[in-house]
Amino acid sequence: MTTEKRYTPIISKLRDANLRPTRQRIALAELMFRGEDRHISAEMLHKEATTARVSVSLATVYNTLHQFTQAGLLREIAVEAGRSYFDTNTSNHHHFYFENDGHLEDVHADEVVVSSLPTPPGGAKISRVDVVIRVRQD
Amino acid sequence: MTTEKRYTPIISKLRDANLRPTRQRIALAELMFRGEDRHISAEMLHKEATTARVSVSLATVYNTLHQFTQAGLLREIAVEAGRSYFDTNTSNHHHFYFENDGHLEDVHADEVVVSSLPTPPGGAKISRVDVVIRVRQD
DNA sequence: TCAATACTTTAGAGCCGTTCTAAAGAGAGA
DNA sequence: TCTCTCTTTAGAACGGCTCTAAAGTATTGA
Repeated sequence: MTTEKRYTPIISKLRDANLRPTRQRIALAELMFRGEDRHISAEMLHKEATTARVSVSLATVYNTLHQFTQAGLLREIAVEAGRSYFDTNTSNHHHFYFENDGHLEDVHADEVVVSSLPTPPGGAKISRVDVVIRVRQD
Repeated sequence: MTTEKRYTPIISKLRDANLRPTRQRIALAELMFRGEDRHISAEMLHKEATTARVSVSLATVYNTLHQFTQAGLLREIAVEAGRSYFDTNTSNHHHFYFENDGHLEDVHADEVVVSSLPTPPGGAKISRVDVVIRVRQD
């Protein structure tokens, strides 16, 4: 069996982020970044990996999510205390938060117009503006 | 010793919320609602009570914070995963979130102009719009 | 006023998401 | 290939929060 190196987009992504393209990181990235943008928790991703017969420890799932976040491949969202979600959509956008069941849906940036912002105190610089539209279903 | 009933504003607040004005709830309310508006965690409040020689269990602090939130006396804020803050300012307003040390500061509602919002899907009703301006100090 | 009732508090156990540890495993460069 | 460094892992540990069930306290109505 030859050791064939594949240069898929995912491996390039990892290399660009200075992350060794290990079996685990490649598999998790493939699970997360195929198809639609999503909001995923560590546990969800771990279960998905298990279902897909990818053996990864929960610690590695956490490590990977944080490394990806730091590298700008994911964005962490905190709406509920006690559980973090990671958004595969890292472009400028906002969220609906459904109070009934706690799920999130994207809102395109141009659907929310924030036309005026205050100057941060103490010379602080704005790094991001998050708009969460909390909605109730019934 | 006569059993003297006091009708302070705090006791009225509690009665209006259908919460019996117990020693613990009165003391916690007094601690929270005196002075400036604040962003307080359960542990902070528990420590404050202890310092003020008010004996309250941590469970009661949690119960009280949630009951007050449900009654509209507090607003719960989740910016960091893993720890909840409760805001004594329940009027319409937003927040600066300082990424360096994780603290919050109020932004008056009229300093942020959200001039356009999308319609929630599935006939959901907007219950609140939270704007978090994430800033970095250096 | 007093008993009966319903609500509240509490210590401590327990839960759950997340992080830590330290030892084994695997990728990369020479 | 060897070596160095980075990565993964199981399992323990942690922190914030909630649950339990028993004791305590406010309220009601007679």
